[in-house]
Amino acid sequence: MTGYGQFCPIAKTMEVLDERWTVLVVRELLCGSHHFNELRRGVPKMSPALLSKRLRSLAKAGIVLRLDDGNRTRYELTPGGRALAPVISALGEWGVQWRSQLGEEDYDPSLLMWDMHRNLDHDAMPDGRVVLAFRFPDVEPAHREWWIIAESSDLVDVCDADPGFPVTVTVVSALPTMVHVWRGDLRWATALRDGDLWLEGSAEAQRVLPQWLRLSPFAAVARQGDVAVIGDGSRSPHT
Amino acid sequence: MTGYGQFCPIAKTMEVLDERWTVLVVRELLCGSHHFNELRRGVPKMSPALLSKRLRSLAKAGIVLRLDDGNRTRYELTPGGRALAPVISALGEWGVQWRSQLGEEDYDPSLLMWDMHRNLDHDAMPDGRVVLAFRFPDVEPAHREWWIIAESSDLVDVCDADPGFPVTVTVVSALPTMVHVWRGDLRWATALRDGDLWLEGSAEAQRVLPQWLRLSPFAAVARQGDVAVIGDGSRSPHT
DNA sequence: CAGTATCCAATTGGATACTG
DNA sequence: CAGTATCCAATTGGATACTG
Repeated sequence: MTGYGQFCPIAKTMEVLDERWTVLVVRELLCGSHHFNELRRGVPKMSPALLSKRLRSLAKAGIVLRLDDGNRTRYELTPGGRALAPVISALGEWGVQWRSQLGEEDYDPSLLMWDMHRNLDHDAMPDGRVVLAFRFPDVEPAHREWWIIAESSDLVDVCDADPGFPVTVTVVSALPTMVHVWRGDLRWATALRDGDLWLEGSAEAQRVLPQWLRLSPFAAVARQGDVAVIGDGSRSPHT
Repeated sequence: MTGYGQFCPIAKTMEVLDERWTVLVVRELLCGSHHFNELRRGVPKMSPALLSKRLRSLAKAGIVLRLDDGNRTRYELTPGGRALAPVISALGEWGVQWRSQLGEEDYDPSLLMWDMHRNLDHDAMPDGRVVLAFRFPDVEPAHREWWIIAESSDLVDVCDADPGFPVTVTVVSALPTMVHVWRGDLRWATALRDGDLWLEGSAEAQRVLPQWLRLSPFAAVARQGDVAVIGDGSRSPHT
C-alpha cells in the first residue's frame, strides 16, 4: 500500500507525492510559507491534523526540514524539496491548459486573497500604507468583503473585517470574475470593459491597480484545450 | 474526498493525478502501450481490477480514449493526455536525482525486460532475428532467465522461457547491476571493468550490444542529491 | 499560536476467482 | 485476451474538541 515496487524514477517520485494534499503543501512551501498557520491559509480545506501528518511525512522523505524557531516550528524546504519547483510548474501549466473549468466549490475567496497578498508588486506601489478592498456581491455576507493592507514588502495583511484604514482602491466583481482574472483566463481590460468588474477610488489609483496586483504565476501560460469559464460561473461547453 | 476546492491549477491537475497508480498508467500509455494486457506488463504489481478502474477514470477525465479495436479495446491518449509528457518528464527527472535509492522490492526483472524491449535501437541492429539472453544469478530460479527476441522494430517479444533460438549475446549480472545500468546510475564500461556484469557471445556482438540496448530515457539526467545503490543492493548512506 | 488526540464512516485497493 | 465480480481487511481523512 505504500511503494510501487518499481525502479522507475517516476514511480519513486510518486511514492512521495501521490498522497492527497502533499503536492499542495509543497506548493505552499515553495510560495514562501514557513509556519503552520501560514501553511493552513494556503490549504484552508485541509484539516490541521492532516497538515501536521503530511509535514511529518515530507520531513521523513527529506523534502522538508522542521526547525525550532523560538517556541514555534519553522518549515523549510531542503535542496531536494526546492528541486520540486519544475515539477510543480509542469503540473500548474498542464492544469491551466487542460483543467480550466472550475466547479462552484473551487471559488474560495480566502484562498484568492491569500494568493494575491503575496504577489503584490511593491516596486510599483507608493511608499506608505496601501489598502485594497474587495467586494464580491455574489458571495455570502460573511465572506463578501476583504481587505489587503500593504505596509511594506514584508508586511502585508489580509483580513475579512474592516481594518478602519482609508481604502486606496476598491474592486467590485463577482468572485468567479476576480478568480479568472487572477488565473489569467480573463483579462483585466476585458472584465472592466464588459462591466463584469469595476473599481472605486482615485482615477490614478484605478489606473495603476493592475500593476500593483500581479496575476497568478500561471496566468501567462498559453491557453489551449478547453474554454475558460468566465463571469457568472456557468459552464461553457468544450470546444 | 475527491476535489480540493481550489481554483489553483496545480490543485486541478492533482485532482486527476493524485490517485495511486494513475501516473504510472499514463506513463505506460506515453511509452506506447495500447492494450490492457500490454499495460499490465508495465504495472505488474497493480491488480487488473484496479487498472480497469483507473483506465475508466482517465477516460472520464478526458485523458484517455477507449476505442473498439475488433473485439478488444484500444487505449489512446487524448491531446490533453499527450500534453502530460512534460509533467511525467519532470517527475522522472526529480526521481532520478533525489530518489535513486531503491529497496529490495523495486528490483523487478519483468519490468526491466519490458522497459528494455521497447527501447532497442533497431537501426544499430543487424537485419534478421536478434536474440538477447539475460541471466540474473541472484534472482529466484523462476525469474532468473529472460530472452528478448527482436525480429524487427515492430516485432519484439520478451519471454522467461527459452524460445529455442540461437542466442546472439547473453548478459550475466546481479539484477541490481543491470537495473542501475539501465537507470544510468552505473555505466556499462564500469560494470564490465569491475566484473559486476559480463557478456557471452561473439566479440563483435559483445562490442555493439551497448548500442542495441538503449538506456532509460532518464539515464542522461545529471545526478545530484544522493548516492546511487550499486552492485548488491546494500544501501549506501546519504551524503 | 501550533499543533495533538480521538473517533468513526467511507473509501480503497489487494486477493481471488470467474467470464464471454 | 480483456477484462468483471465479489469480498474484506486496512487505511484514510474529515470532524471535533482539546492543549501548553
